[in-house]
Amino acid sequence: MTDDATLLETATATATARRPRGRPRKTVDERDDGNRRIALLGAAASLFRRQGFAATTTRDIAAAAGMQSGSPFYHFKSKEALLFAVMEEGMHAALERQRAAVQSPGHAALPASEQLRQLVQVHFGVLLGPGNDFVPVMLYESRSLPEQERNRLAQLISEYESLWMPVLTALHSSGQLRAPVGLARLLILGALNWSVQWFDPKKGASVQDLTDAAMALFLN
Amino acid sequence: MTDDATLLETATATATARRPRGRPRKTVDERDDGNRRIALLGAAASLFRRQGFAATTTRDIAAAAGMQSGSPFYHFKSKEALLFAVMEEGMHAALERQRAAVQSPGHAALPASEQLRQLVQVHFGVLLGPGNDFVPVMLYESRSLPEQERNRLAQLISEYESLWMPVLTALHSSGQLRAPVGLARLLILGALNWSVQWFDPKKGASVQDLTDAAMALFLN
DNA sequence: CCTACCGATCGGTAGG
DNA sequence: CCTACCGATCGGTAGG
Repeated sequence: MTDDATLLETATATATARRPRGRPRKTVDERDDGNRRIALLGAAASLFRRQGFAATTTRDIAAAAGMQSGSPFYHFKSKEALLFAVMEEGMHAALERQRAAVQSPGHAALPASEQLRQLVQVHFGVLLGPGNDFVPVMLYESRSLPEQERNRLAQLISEYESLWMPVLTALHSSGQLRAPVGLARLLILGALNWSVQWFDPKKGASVQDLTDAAMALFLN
Repeated sequence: MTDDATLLETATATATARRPRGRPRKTVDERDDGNRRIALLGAAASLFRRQGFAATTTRDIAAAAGMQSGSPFYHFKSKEALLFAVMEEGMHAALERQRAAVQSPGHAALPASEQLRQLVQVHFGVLLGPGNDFVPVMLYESRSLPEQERNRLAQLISEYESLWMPVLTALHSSGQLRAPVGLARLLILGALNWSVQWFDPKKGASVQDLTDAAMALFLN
């Protein structure tokens, strides 16, 4: 969404310079622009998740968004830019949701085990909720991202992981978590992330069940 | 390797019929054939793992095996057949290693927690050992496999998982594993499988360290 | 296993 | 955002 932000700002600036007379047409343009752009992001996220980045055609994405084959390149300068936007959008949403949980009133007063439960539950929600294709794409397609853009994402990922560390450290100190904190974080997030491969909302377990099972598995 | 076995038997039969006089040239032919085929499998596994199936070219694979662009199709009838052979080879190797551990003398007498430790350690070895690209490919590229062949693999996978179930059930009964056995298996294998994404043999931890951390994390 | 090649598809662009 | 299109690449094959 950084490229995005830039594009939007540029568009706004240009339109603003022209605003002087008449109904501000730019408002309509921007809104449509946003819709089409968002439709492309959603279509890309869904297809990248189901088929993978390399196996998905920009024509597939265009068709899923109701456009002609060349039109995605009006909104994104390349297929890779689309991938990056999907991933950044996913990480921003995940960070926002996780921060909202951490900052909710009374959260800090909760025992560490309950704080972990919240992190786990929100994480499952971000991965497995309906229409949440963005984060799975970012987890499983980062190989397809050029190094420079992967580095830009790395910072968001590291912010996300840093939300877990104080909680895991507290649990380790109290003896509820026996594994070394660093490896525990990698193993725990792995167990959660892998659920993307097997979770089926139509089958037995719910996100709540998964959360309970994970807590029972990880904590003494 | 099923297609394979068929091919090899056919070649042997043909060559045997021609054996009557002179140095048995077929021996050389067969050896070369096997070598080239194995070279292709290894190159494919390595490239599929690093770049993904769809992003890897049959020309890449041919070059890595020292061949010309059309030559892989002398050994495999399609790119997908190559992928399937890589995955089946990986699963066979994993099953073989895991069974060898389970059937080793004295194993049945071990406490369930030690049996789990063995499963975990062998699993990490299969995933992270030098040159072990076959199983990671099978874990992360099964999306790219046609349904029919994915079903053929499903049986091997289910055999592999069935090695874990009695051990997990025993641990659950004794209270050392608190999560429901079915979800525990999925979460545990997920934690291990995800190590493919972050493990770096040149960095701190060894497979032994990972095994210890996993055991401390999962068991009371 | 190589040489030479084909048909299809793909990411991306110009110009409107 | 569409139309029309280009150059490159890709999986696969024939024929030796």
